[in-house]
Amino acid sequence: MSVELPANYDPSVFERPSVTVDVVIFSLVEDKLKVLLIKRQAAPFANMWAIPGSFVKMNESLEKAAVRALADETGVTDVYTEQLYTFGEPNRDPRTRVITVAYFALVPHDAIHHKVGRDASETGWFPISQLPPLAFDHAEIVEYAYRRLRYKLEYSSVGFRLLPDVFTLTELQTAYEIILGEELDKRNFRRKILSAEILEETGEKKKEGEGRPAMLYRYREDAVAEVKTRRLFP
Amino acid sequence: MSVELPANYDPSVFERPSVTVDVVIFSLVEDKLKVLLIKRQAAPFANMWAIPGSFVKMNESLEKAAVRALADETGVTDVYTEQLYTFGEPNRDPRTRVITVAYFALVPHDAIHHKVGRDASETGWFPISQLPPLAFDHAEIVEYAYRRLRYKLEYSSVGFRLLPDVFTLTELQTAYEIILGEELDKRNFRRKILSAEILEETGEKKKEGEGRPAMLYRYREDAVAEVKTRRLFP
DNA sequence: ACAAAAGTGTTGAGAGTACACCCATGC
DNA sequence: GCATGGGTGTACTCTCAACACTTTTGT
Repeated sequence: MSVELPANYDPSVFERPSVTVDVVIFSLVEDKLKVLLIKRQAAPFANMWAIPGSFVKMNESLEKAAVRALADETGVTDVYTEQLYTFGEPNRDPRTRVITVAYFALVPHDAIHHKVGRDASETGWFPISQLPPLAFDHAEIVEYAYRRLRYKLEYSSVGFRLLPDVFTLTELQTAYEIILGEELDKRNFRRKILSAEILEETGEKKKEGEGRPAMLYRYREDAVAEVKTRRLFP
Repeated sequence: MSVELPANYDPSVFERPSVTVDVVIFSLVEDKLKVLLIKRQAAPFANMWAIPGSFVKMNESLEKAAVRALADETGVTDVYTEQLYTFGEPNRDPRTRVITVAYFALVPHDAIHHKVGRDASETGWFPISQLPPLAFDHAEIVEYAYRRLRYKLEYSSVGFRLLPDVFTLTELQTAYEIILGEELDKRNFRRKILSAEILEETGEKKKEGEGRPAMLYRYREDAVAEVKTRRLFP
């Protein structure tokens, strides 16, 4: 214990909590917004469902830890991730003090391949509206992530990140409708999304399916991420 | 070290980082938006300025730790605080791994009384546009906080939190102008802020000053915090 | 009466919303 | 030729932005 330094400047005199990252992984599966959960095997909360997570290694950034936890469960790298909030109530983990930095991730369903060797009964995709009881404070974390997702959808363009690289406008609109939980007008949706200039035509058309083939679009990587919205002031 | 539990379920097998909270404290002083800084005395970064912070105690929530750090420096409790972001790059503190949960706080200047016994040369209010070099990654944290503050001002009603309990509409408008860095139209500002129904008249008028006395307003505690903005969808 | 700040309405432009029909393809 | 989903334009409403003069008080 240092005597030269004032106590509140010296990390070594303070007890240290454990730090984890937990990731709320969203995907669109079977026309529903679903969340990836893992069945816990060990106590506490053995046999309960939880969101994937990991302890933060000493030489690893939080972002990297989150991406690692995500890749471990889905096999997917190069995914949209965003830090959500840090949950640190003293007794959220009954074993010891554990502070968790929560992230949320949007994964296109076609990119997922679950880890080989993991028992399928251990992981599952659950509709956001029909979640089982969750371990720790994970219900609160998922709730928070879902709110943030809906919110972001309204003023930015993250919706694409749930779709394959190329997609039709109808597929995109359906994704928005599923997440926002309301129907959108087809003409207005198209005008708005196209005038935001965040998409480009691929020139290809979708072959499969009935009816007239649809134009395929792709996200413009050079597009500005945040779509400007109406501001309260000025 | 446990053998029964899989390693990634057992906190005890992982090295633990130190966790701090750091608070970006904003106030309006002399018609400028200023940030409270503290001069570090100990290494590392001795004699450099830093934002106030504290280690998180084992039985204390993050929010409580932030409020405590804030009260220690300003003597103010009952202040608007909000969790900002968690910074955790492995080498942000040269001594050891320190993860910091950053908060920002809005303090009415008239409520501040600096801690007795603290040397005045140790703390100072700095205009956001003229900050000295800061310790650690604190410049990044302040930058992030400032962006968030401007952003929040545009779609919510946090502006009041920088003013005394009662204030005139001109004072409120001036606060918005200082933070946003642009002039606002008086009539439009008043119409907008009044139609948001977040203020109530006190019935009193401001006596001091030249010219016609202004009505005094107060924030309506029952007002909804978020003012609805135009949404991208639908 | 004059200086100083408070307070108050209207108009034009742009964005949002509601709404219905023709088009391309596969079977 | 018909079933299926894709693609398109217009009129109304509402919100935002720009703009100048009258009112109340102190000296």
